[in-house]
Amino acid sequence: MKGDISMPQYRRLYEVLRKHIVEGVYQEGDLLPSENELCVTYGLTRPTVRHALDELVKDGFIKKQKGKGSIVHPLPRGIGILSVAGTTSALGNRDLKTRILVKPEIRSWDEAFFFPLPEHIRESGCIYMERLRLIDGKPLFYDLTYLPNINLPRFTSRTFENRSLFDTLRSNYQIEITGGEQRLWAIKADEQIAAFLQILPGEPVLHLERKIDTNRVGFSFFSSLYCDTSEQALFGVF
Amino acid sequence: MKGDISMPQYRRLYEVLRKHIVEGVYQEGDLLPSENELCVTYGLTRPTVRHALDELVKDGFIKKQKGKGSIVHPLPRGIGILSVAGTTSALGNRDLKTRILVKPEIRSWDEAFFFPLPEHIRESGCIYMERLRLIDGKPLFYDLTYLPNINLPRFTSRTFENRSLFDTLRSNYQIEITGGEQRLWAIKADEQIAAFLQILPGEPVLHLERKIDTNRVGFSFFSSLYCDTSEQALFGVF
DNA sequence: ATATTTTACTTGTAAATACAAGTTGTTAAT
DNA sequence: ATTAACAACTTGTATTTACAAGTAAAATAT
Repeated sequence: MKGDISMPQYRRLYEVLRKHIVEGVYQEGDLLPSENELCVTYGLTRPTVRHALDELVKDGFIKKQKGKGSIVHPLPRGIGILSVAGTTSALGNRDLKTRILVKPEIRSWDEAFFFPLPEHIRESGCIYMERLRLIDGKPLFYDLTYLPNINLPRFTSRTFENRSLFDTLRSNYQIEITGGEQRLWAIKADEQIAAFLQILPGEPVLHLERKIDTNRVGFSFFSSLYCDTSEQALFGVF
Repeated sequence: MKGDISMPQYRRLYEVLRKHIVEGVYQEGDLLPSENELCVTYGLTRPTVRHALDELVKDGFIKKQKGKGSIVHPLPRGIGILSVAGTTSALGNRDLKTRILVKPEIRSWDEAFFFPLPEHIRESGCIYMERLRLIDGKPLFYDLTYLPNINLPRFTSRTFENRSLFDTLRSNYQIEITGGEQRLWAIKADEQIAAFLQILPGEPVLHLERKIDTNRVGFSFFSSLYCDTSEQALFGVF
């Protein structure tokens, strides 16, 4: 999967270095090999190597300093859902489980949907599912997902129990997440949210509305997410 | 300031295009001139132009599509404090005021400070200030700022009333913000926070803790920020 | 011994070039 | 009229080369 032949070289180097960082081959504060060393080691040119390093900076794994080198960043104490890299990666060794509350089903889009929709997306309907994500046994995310019902054969019959949606999209439909946008608020948990997150109604929770873009042009999907931040902060770089 | 001779060329092009976008020269959904056209217009080569466009993508102003072009992104309906570009820029025509609650003063760092500090930073003390930021007259941010007391002459005697801290650092100390990291939670407003934000105690507010990095090596500063999201969402791209 | 200069290394910026791959409108064939 | 092939665009990836600017350690002069 990761060593895909079709993957660009800068992407492959990114994956290798990232793996080394999260596995501790390079530790916090260490310098990565210099760009020229990486060129020799991996048989690439400097722009290509720099492209890979830029991605690592963007995702918060390293920080660069002119004249010195690429410094490995401390792994975040929090959940990196604010960046693409996030969700499953920044959790490291922690134990992430997914429980399906509402299995994927086809319905029509809410007419007051939280992001504007093109007409052809609206017409073809929506694949809806609800999931609860637990970390170390504690429910942290209550996630409502909305996907355009376009060219996703057999999707509603798939199982997502303890599987990443992103992985399913990548393995089965060759859909990669390329970016997105998000809005967020602090709100009071209502009865339902509180029940799922095992907190008291009225407790503050984080509400995220996200539009998630993919490599398939015109194919974006959406997520409305409630997060209990009483024990785990959300983390991001900018 | 913006046309600084020392500014890299890709950065200058970034500023120009960004200005054109926020001023409406290019409207939402429009295509920017193609990379080759920009090369000719501004006398640059494609890698340089692409560097500028990459920055615009990173800050959420455009989105690129292979084979088509660079598409101007809708300006966010929210406050873009989650990215560097953010704070003052994404507000567009809205009216941002800053009220100083505690004027910059030198004190020692809290021993349980929310980010780890190097010893030499800790020793030299901390410049502390409290600000309230109002948008269209409504208080939205209550911001505690902590700067290392290192090489910032006359800082405590400056006025920040209705002035951006970032601008002050740039104009007077040649300090540019290069990035940073942040953690965020939803919490209940306590008495003090509620009073400043003009909401009820116990209402949910967003709490951000940010480390903000600069072009001056080893010089980072910090912000603990409480945000009333009842009327304005925070916005970000990823 | 200490301070200064030099040197070798690092990342940052920039140019010129080439081809791959996706999009779109035009042209040609059916 | 409809379809298919083509041509002319677009951005994406990658190489090669060069110099600027910051860092750090070694060499040198005081």
